[in-house]
Amino acid sequence: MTETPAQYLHHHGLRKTLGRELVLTTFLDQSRALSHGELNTLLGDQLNRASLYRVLQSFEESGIVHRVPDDEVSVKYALCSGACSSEQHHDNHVHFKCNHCGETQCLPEVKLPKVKTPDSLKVESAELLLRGYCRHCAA
Amino acid sequence: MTETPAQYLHHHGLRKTLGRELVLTTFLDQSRALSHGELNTLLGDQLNRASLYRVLQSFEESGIVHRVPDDEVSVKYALCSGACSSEQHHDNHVHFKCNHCGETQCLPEVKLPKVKTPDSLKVESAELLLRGYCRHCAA
DNA sequence: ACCTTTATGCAACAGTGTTGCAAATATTAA
DNA sequence: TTAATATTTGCAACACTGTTGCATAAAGGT
Repeated sequence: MTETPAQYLHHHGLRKTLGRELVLTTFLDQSRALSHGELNTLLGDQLNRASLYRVLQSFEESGIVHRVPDDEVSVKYALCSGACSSEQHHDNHVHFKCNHCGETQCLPEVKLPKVKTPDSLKVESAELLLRGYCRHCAA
Repeated sequence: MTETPAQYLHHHGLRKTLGRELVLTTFLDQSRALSHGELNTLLGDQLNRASLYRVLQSFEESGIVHRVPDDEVSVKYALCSGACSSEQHHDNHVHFKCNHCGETQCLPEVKLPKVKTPDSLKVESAELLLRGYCRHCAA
């Protein structure tokens, strides 16, 4: 990302605010998918809990982040990569979640092959969630 | 399933109880993935809310259901198919969730191709979540 | 029928997600 | 720069989700 966070927000039609810059830089720092709870812990009292929900909502609506379905209590969010919001809006995401440390990372380099599905379904997007052990936690 | 719900429970090492039979038959009736909230609504006061959590926990531990990651508030659960708990325990699930009605169904007939992933990750299972419109809601 | 083990209901609680409103901040226009 | 407008924030209250301890009830084995 060659832009500053403020520019990045502006290019997505969002006002530059303290909360949004905090959340955006946190995503860039962590480079992994984060839940509301994790962000809330990382940000401490720098940003109100309810405001954080609203920041995430605005990020999702403007295509800065996408939801990552999770099998734990709460959903996670990940920064959209370049491929995500450009050209042919890229709706196929591959994520990896470690069974040990619980961290989820995006795998933008992994290509998701088309699968054959029943004709009765109109499939519009796909999300592949891989599980196992990350480099750090491999048994 | 040729067995009765009671036999099915027994074969999975669980006692036959009213709550478990209710939940199991509800899954069979609905033949789709259900959240705790949905089950709780369907069962009304036939089963206590906390007990329902414990029934789902026992079902998951004994391989009767598996979790389906969801991007809404709560996780869903789906009955494991024959393929799931037999032979080479089948950990690759494909689900379809309708963007309109929100229902999630298992697609056991869809085969999930192996994807190439970074060597640093030990992938043990995969979950593919397709989204779009079901036969009923297709625009 | 008795005994042991396990499941249930109830109640209380912590965490998660939502909303209304007043105050603060960002943007636009003058 | 200032004023006017639109948006965002913090706060507080609330509903929903998930967990736990404990007494009671039910299941399975003897």
